[in-house]
Amino acid sequence: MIRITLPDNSVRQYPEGVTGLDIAKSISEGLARNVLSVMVDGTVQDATRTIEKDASVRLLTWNDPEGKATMWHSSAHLMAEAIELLYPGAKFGIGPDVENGFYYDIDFGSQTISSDDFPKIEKKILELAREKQQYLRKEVSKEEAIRYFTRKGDEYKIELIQDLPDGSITFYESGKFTDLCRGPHLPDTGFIKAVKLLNIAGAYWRGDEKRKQLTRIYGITFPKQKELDDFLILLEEAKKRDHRKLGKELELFAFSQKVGLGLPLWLPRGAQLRERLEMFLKKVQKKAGYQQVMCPHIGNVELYKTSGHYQKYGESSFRPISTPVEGEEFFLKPMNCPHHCEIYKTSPRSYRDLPIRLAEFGTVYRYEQSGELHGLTRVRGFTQDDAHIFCTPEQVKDEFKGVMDIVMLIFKALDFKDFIVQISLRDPNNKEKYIGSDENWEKAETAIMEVAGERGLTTVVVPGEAAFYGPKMDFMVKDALGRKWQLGTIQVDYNLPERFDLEYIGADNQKHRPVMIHRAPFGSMERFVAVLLEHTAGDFPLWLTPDQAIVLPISEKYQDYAKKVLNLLNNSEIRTLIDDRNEKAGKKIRDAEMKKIPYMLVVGEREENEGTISVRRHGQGDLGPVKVEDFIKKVQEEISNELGEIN
RNA sequence: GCCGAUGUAGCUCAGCUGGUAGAGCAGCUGAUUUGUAAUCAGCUGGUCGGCGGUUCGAAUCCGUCCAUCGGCUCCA
Repeated sequence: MIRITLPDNSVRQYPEGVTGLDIAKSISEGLARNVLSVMVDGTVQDATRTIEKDASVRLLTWNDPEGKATMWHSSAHLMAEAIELLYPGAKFGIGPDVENGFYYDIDFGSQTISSDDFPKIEKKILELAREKQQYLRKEVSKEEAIRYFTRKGDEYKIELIQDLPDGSITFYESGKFTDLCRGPHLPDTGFIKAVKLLNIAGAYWRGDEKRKQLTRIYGITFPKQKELDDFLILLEEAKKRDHRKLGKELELFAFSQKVGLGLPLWLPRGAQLRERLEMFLKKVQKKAGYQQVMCPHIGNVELYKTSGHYQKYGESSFRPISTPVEGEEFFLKPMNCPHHCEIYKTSPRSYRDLPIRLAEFGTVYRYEQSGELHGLTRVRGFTQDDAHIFCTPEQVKDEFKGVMDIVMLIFKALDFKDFIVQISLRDPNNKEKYIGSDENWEKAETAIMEVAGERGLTTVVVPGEAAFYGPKMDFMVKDALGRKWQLGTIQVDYNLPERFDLEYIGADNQKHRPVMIHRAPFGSMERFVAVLLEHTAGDFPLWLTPDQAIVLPISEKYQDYAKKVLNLLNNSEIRTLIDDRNEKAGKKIRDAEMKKIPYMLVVGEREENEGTISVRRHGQGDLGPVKVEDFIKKVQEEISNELGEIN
């Protein structure tokens, strides 16, 4: 007998060779029907696989992320089986589970396939699912594995197998489909009750641009039809939050083919919003000891040759601009740092001057591949809320702390709660590919880790992800559809001070090399506004929103009073509009609600007589009449609450 | 850049298998003077993404280019 410890710490005795499914059955039949896979001593395995020794076991169902992963991974196999039956000769790449479902990369050969084929495939999948095909695990030798796929003519699988050590190869067989797979899988396909193929896309084999492009089909499955229905509703809701749609509806920004792709045009309301964000950050930065600077949008190519950006961006980006002078070339700036380095160099610096913090809302231009462009999140001309801190190696930690506090302040003022902090360190096994001394790297990396710890941030540490010039910390936020976008970034740089030969005189009267920290709390104004739009669904915080209130006179008779209210509010710096169209109140309210204006102020006979306004809050409804002065006070309070200490 | 899909009025969309365009909203004009999510009537508005081809005839079929969307690669 072996001892099985369950999550509630209870211990049960079972014979050797017991399966997860057996354990579930011994607890309850209902549980057994819902077990998708089991976690045995921290490793997920098939519910039907035997357990030979004492272990702690967790039974995984649809409510566990690992259970979902098992379901979706098995679904990928099932889809492959369906496709193999429908499209003989299709070859298969890889088919993993992902955050919301699964995909399979398939080479359809000369056959073409589009989303029109989805219903047919979905039907086949459900048909096979109902057969309750068991997923059978089989250990095979490398030779045997290669022989199988050679016979089948699937070169992708052969390539995968060749990279695997012998003795670790397993096959899973379900129905007529056999796949190279580590598992784990469902006991049988009967658990899959609802399926939806989501989209179809090209994907390079093994993510390599130079290799063949396979057809990737994304899908998702559920144990109940109802769950699929709910998921589809959720998708629809997410689409409504798309910043491209909201940006158009709220008249914030636009694109024009004539201006050029990836070059956003900020409309008046969007420009105002952006300006407000900039003012907010400038205020914060001023308090934190930053100095604003300004630089032109182009620079002599020599500047970028010195910085190394010409080598990086020169070929794949906007071409240099030539001038009437033979051999003279300018380059649209892809980065602000070289300019700031030159500003640093305008006078000799002492250690007493450091840190020097130069900030600029600097617009940069990068020629992104056309297919990468995406609304405001990926554009060809964008404005970074950039700053460069020049400091001594000893100051790196404090400066990092200061920047992190700014990022946190912003996230708080804008109510971003769900973000990921990634720390990118150098690859410890490959230290020579990084520039800068071992000692300084060590210092900076520990500083970053310590600061993150002191501020109580949960972080993801990724060794080997650092840039060659220094370690960094990035802040990522998800958009409405769960896609991750990097916003703020803080990067230590040992490279540019070297290239620009930056120095300061230390207390020892010797020349020293300063460390440079690049930082952009928003990342870029464009991307930040995009993510903010999706985050708030267009219901911006009151301090930020373009129009804070709108006065709605019941009829033309009350226009004079309405205008009086309008002036009072605007004079109190509450951004207020008036709707003096010849429309009924219901219509005006509907329109204002759709424009997401926070406060609707209805005025008619009653209000005029009593010097009040009837306040309606967006999304909340009628709040009743208040005196105009009281409303002004209320709004001002609400704004200072939102901004907290910054105001 | 690559794979797939899409492109009709300012916006959202109809327009079946080819017979030179239609609705709702928005806009304009007028009537109405209105109390918490759409008052009524009339009118304006489109080289059906661009170019080429097939055809007596193309929004519709074919080719090509452009743009957009979903991915891949890449990145703030």
